[in-house]
Amino acid sequence: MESLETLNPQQRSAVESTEGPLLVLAGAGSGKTRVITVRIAQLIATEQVPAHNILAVTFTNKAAGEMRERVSRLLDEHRLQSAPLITTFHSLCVRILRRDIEHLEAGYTKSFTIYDTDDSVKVIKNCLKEIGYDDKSMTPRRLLGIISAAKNAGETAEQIAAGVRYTDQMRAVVAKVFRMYEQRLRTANALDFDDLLIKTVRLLGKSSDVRRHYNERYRYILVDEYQDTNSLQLSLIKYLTELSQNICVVGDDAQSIYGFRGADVGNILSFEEHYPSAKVIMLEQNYRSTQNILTAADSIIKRNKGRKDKTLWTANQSGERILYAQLPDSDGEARFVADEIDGILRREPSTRIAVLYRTNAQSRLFEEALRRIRVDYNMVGGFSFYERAEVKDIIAYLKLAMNPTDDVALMRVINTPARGLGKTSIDAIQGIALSRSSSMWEAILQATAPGGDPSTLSSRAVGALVRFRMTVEKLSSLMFTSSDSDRPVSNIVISAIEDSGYAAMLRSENTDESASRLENLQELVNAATDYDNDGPDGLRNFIDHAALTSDTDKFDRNASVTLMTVHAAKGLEFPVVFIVGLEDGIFPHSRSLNDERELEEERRLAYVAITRAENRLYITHSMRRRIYGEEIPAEPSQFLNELPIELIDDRSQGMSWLSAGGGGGASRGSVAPRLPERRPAPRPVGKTYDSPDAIRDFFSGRSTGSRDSESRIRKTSEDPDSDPSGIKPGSTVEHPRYGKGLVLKREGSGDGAKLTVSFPGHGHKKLMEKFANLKVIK
DNA sequence: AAGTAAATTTTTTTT
DNA sequence: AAATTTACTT
Repeated sequence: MESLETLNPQQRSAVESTEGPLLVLAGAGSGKTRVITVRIAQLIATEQVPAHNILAVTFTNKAAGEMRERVSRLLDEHRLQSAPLITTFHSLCVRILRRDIEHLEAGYTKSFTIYDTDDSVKVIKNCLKEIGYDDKSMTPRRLLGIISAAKNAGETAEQIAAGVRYTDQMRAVVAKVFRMYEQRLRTANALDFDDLLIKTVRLLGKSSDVRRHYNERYRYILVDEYQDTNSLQLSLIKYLTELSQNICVVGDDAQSIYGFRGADVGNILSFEEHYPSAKVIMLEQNYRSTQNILTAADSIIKRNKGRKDKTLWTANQSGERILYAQLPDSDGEARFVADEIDGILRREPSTRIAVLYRTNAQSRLFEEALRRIRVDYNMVGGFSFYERAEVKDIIAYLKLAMNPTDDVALMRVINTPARGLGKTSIDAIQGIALSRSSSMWEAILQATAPGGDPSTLSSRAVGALVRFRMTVEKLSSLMFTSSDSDRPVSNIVISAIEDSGYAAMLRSENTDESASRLENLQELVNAATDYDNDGPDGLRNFIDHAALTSDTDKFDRNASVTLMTVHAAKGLEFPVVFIVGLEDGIFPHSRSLNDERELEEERRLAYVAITRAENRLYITHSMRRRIYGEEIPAEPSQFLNELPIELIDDRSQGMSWLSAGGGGGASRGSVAPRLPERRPAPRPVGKTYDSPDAIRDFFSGRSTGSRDSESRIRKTSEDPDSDPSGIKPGSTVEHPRYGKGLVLKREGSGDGAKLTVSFPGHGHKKLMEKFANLKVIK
């Protein structure tokens, strides 16, 4: 394969050592992803391994997607009958459990629901309410953290209760809620994020048949970011590789930043104990960063004690020094960063720049500063699309129709839109459910059964419940009557939006807010169209996707400015990087100041941040910061002390911590006054398309004739001209958010009509005509 | 039961 | 400062 020649000897050896266990210790920027992808391609193209026998596991959908793309590019000319499975740990587990969970334990079925953290918190809140425990020091969130840690460690409620970490009373509460929580998930046929791994490992441990099946299926397994695996993920891998032992793990102990989630660096450090015949390859040449950036990163990480000694080196030039600025307050910091970005983009408009911060809460100031000077940015993380209330509401309807015992989903939508089912009625239903130890849905069935006992519910409430029940049952029957094959996922989603009365509720509100919510639901329908051709599992897959996909995954690699947390930046690289908020209590975070192990993790985090930079690195901090709406003085981060002073170029206005006492020797760079002139219009981000007119020219030039004949043929049922809106291919329309666009394609008719529209600056969008709120221009 | 006003809490990082 | 939760009114 030609790409082999471009690899260095170590990389090449990592690609070619295809049989047996292999540990690749890959330093930052050493071509790790390249090695994994070429290795997969090599297995398929050269070693003739059938693609479906290969499994590559990552932690994020972002990483999996990127890997998938790069592998398919490498294998471009090969016609493959199957594809390698490249996926995340959690998706892999869902896949295994959807097939075999019924072999594990009674109670759980294939149609189980996934509870995200939010859902879990609600369950815990409910448990606390039921036992009447109200203590501000034990929030549902914290309790979930404790339970989650216990579950991951394989501890039972009794073991937790015996632990010495809490007071006697608290121990009893933790144990009790733990048991209740697990029980409720079971009655709801629901699995939380931890369960996905736990149950899968337990299933593999219990059934040798299931184990054999996956061992035979996946004969070559690769794991990315191995330093972030926890003990369950290790067990999973060990089970899956029992037979072949063809396991290749890639990682860097210096980049282990998920200890708080149970990741155990020990897994990578002791790989050779788990796989005694393992071959070890070190990738130590960095191709990404300048020598100065690498030196800075090294000077931080070398303060850590527990680490494997690696010497990362580069043939790159020393490059510029590290740009440093101390600002008087956090607004000033944001303004400084925005102005620097503006300057860089004026000189070189296509530069990719990242602003990295420790916590999501820091993002707002940078967003505002960039917006003020009209620089477009792309923010990763923060509020996820799938976390919006309206999106979660509709997903809850779908989940409920799929699995009516899902109490969390039921609670979410039972009175949304309002049906007159308030606290009293809901309490009554919960009471019935509790007394029969059933789900709330079964309680509703009981309460609405004809001739059922006249329970605690008012007749008005019973009426509302009957209507609610019919709504859900109708949706259910839409999903499960697979008799007519044409039941696309998007139509079911539309049905959930319409038949629940949700759309009517939003339309009648008639505010900017409700309009934007409708637009978000339109986006949800758009997202669902991706699953329309997935067959009978389409809806299931769509719902799973919504549960397992965070916004961290929608990183636009072409955007010029990206805002994100350091965690989200792992695995990415940028010519210019700003690391902001280098203050004590922020970075390193206050919660890790008293614990040496956690402080070392913060240091690794700083290492990850620095090594994202290719050519230019900025480090900033401010002397005052608002926290909870209160201005408090901020101290410079201890990590600043750990940077080599001679590599720092101090750009602070006036005195800085560095020039005062931190360094003394650092020289001052000149501070050029900023130009007041501003860019007139925002720079478009991502794909840019031509004007509507240019697209129209292109479009009409190619297909005017066929369009005419097509519209003549379809005269009877689906004639676009007969549609009251008159929107057809070639029409120009106006969308509230995307502006003017050209209609390229129209599919379906009536309520299901889908339009493909090209909006300059926004690319092609698939819209449901019904929701899109389009104005026809010509 | 639903809407409004007041009180309380929030920020670590994420699948 | 903002968002969520609770308390209070109609």
